[in-house]
Amino acid sequence: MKITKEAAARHRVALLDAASALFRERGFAGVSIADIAAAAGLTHGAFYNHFASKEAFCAEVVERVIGESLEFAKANPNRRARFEFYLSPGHAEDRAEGCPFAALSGDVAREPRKVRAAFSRAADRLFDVLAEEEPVGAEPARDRAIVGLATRVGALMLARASADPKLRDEILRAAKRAVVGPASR
Amino acid sequence: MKITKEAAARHRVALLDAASALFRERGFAGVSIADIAAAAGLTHGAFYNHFASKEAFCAEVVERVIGESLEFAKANPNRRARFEFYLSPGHAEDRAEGCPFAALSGDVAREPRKVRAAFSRAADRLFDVLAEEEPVGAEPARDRAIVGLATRVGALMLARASADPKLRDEILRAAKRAVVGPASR
DNA sequence: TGTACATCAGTGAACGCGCGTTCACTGATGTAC
DNA sequence: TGTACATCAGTGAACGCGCGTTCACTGATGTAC
Repeated sequence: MKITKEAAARHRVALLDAASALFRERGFAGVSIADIAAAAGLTHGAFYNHFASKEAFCAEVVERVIGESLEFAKANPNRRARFEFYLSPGHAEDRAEGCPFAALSGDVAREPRKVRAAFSRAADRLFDVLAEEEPVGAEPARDRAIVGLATRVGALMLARASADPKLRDEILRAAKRAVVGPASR
Repeated sequence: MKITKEAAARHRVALLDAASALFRERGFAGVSIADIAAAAGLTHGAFYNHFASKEAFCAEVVERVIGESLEFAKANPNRRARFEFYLSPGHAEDRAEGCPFAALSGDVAREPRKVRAAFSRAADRLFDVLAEEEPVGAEPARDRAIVGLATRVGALMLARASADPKLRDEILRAAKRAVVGPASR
């Protein structure tokens, strides 16, 4: 049956939001169109009224989800607190709502150009936002922002891939000390 | 037909070696048993004479592939040269033969415990090898080894996920400067 | 404002396809005599 | 050393299953009059 334009628009957003969490949790290949539609309260057929293909949809989700991190960084200007949260066991366990770089960059690297292009655009904007918060220093602020993100992302990914909780905590603690300084334990 | 024990043993290794490259290139889910068997010169039925399931096989591949990195690190004791190679565009393009952490840790995080346990064991050994090469310093050598690896892995993954070659190079260059020092460009 | 009808978002059956895994079969190997 | 036969690695058809995508159909919406 036909529904109002407003309801249809809400459904489109619901599909993107549902996929945003599901993709981070299980990867692009680990989530089916039917899963996404069900999480948004629809059936799989409806999906194709909103998006041309899974690939085009993935690209849109990637851009959206990185855009959200950017908003999160802006909304939480206390870098130290943000970095401590980033390298906390809680964040390591919550892939679905956590950092999209740590959850998806391994997957994105194997996706078609369209998805990687969306990633590039969004990452480029995030680097600028992070660079603005960098303290004054010798090296270019944007370079330091990139390297800092790389360290946090790499540490979180290594921690998440480890089954042994001791190793997991060791990785997170080592990165936390390097990133926010030894004072904060 | 039956074949010699030696040939069977060679086939087993050929399956592991073929998967080692294929998994790094396309991820666990992106490679089928038939793909692996074909790359090893066999048909898919033979696979199950050597391994109980894809999951058990993945765990074995993970342990093997990280063990190889460990050998690579030992065989190339010039850290600076190794790190420069690690953050080179060539390595960013060659996933199949490159660092297994950068190629697989995103995938491993979503695999069952058995695979993550194999990852943990192998990573733990690598951290010890890397710690031994760390110069003397205030922070514990193993912590510095872990954080250094996290930075390299994170940077390589972010670079690989970017479609834009300019952004890719910027990430690699920034990380290289932070890791090996500004002197080497 | 009220009516008639075209529009189009959502539904669910159906498509072809590739997956992991199983299994009956083959025939060279390796062993018992 | 030679022969007979049990073993078992490899083959390829077959299994049930879930995937992305398509499509005929439904019926409320929104528009033309």
